[in-house]
Amino acid sequence: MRILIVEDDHKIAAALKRGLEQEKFAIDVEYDGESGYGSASTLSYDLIILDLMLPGMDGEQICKKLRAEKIHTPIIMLTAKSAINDRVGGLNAGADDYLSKPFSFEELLARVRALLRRPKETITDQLNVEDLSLNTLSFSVSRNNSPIQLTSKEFALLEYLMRNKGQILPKENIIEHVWDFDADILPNNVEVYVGYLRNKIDKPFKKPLIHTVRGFGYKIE
Amino acid sequence: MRILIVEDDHKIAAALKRGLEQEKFAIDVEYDGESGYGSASTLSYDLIILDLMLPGMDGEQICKKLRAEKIHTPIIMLTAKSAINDRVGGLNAGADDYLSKPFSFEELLARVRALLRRPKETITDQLNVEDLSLNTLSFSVSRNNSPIQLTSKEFALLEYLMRNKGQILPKENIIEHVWDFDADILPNNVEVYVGYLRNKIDKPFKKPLIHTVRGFGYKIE
DNA sequence: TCTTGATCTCAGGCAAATCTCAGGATAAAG
DNA sequence: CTTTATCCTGAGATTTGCCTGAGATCAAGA
Repeated sequence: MRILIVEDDHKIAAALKRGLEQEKFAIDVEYDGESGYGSASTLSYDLIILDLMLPGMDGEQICKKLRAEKIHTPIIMLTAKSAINDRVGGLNAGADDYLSKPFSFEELLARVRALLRRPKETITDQLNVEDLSLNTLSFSVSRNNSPIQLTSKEFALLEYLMRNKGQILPKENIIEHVWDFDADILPNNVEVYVGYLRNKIDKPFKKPLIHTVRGFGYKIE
Repeated sequence: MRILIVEDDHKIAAALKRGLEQEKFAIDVEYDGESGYGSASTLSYDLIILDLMLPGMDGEQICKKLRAEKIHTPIIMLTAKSAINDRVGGLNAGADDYLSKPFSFEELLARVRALLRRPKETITDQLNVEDLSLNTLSFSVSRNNSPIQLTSKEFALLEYLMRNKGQILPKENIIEHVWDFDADILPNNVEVYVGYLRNKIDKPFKKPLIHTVRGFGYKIE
């Protein structure tokens, strides 16, 4: 398992490198944003540990650029500031996990292992459920070959449902994944949006795909 | 599964309560140290979520006192300050896990599940009794490979029975773990719900799994 | 500024889930 | 067999959760 650490504080970087090598990982270190981005984009790592504040390009930028290039290597973002906004920014930028300094090495290690253990999701651009299909690149949705126009929230909601097809998704869970963290969204809003989606993708057709599971949540299948 | 939240910030407490209830936990909330300690020491919870900074008695004190009384309920400590010293203090006081604000709800949930699962079997997302199985992640229940649809109370009841398979569970005990405290439920209601469960998971099959132990309670095996 | 579309909140209505109650069934004990 | 405590269950009352229409708020563009 090969891990890239991008961290400008040499002391921290050295400590992490030492600790992770002890655990039998192969470690590379970069100390500034540009070099970090360069290594991350050209070499194939199993995981990247990325400091948020970096000289040159910051962690969020690096993360966004990598994701834009369809590089889906798991990323753990480190930050000194523990404000919630950072977390939001980091996750929005496409990081997989988030750790605010100071943290214990055990904690980092646990998250590294958790991410490496995670099954390599086949990041698909094209999602299908029955005759309904959604493309995340062209942002297009169609059912039975006729195109359907969705707003961006509707699209985000449908994408989340489809990525977890067959699974019952609680409203709280949906709120966390489809809306921003700090956004204080009522569960009722999810109901409203499910209603909008149904009007567009279920109502015009005979077989409904979105199902309410009373007391638990929603699922698509 | 019954959880106590001790947190003086009403907004956070409400959010946690809502989220955890969505996940089918029975939640009680206390807003200050004394009440929190009182509830924790007199009532039987499966887990306690404890804020470190509290009016009255702080989280660390509560934790120490509980442990001194040989109450080993798993405790997750929350803190605003993310200094490592706090973590050490919290763990020394006898907390089982530690989470610094701000944290994502999912992070909390993961740790809650981890702690609830700890003393029991290795994998408790999946519960099995004979050919009956229940999955707490997908909220699904099946017997002999045919899926069974349950309401949320039925699900909570079955989960509790299955987590204690083979054990005789008195009705009072079941009420404490499956229902909220403030709702004072008649023991007869448990009988009613056991009846509902039997209709769905025993009636259609030849071998009954839920057994009445007259004068004592119920057990599944 | 005004308009438009998207997003969100709120309240009313409805159906399912939950709970209570009362009478019938059942097991244990005398 | 009778008595008694306990449990089961059908029916109805109550509560909760979900859906939806209507309007408020917000952001972007003309």
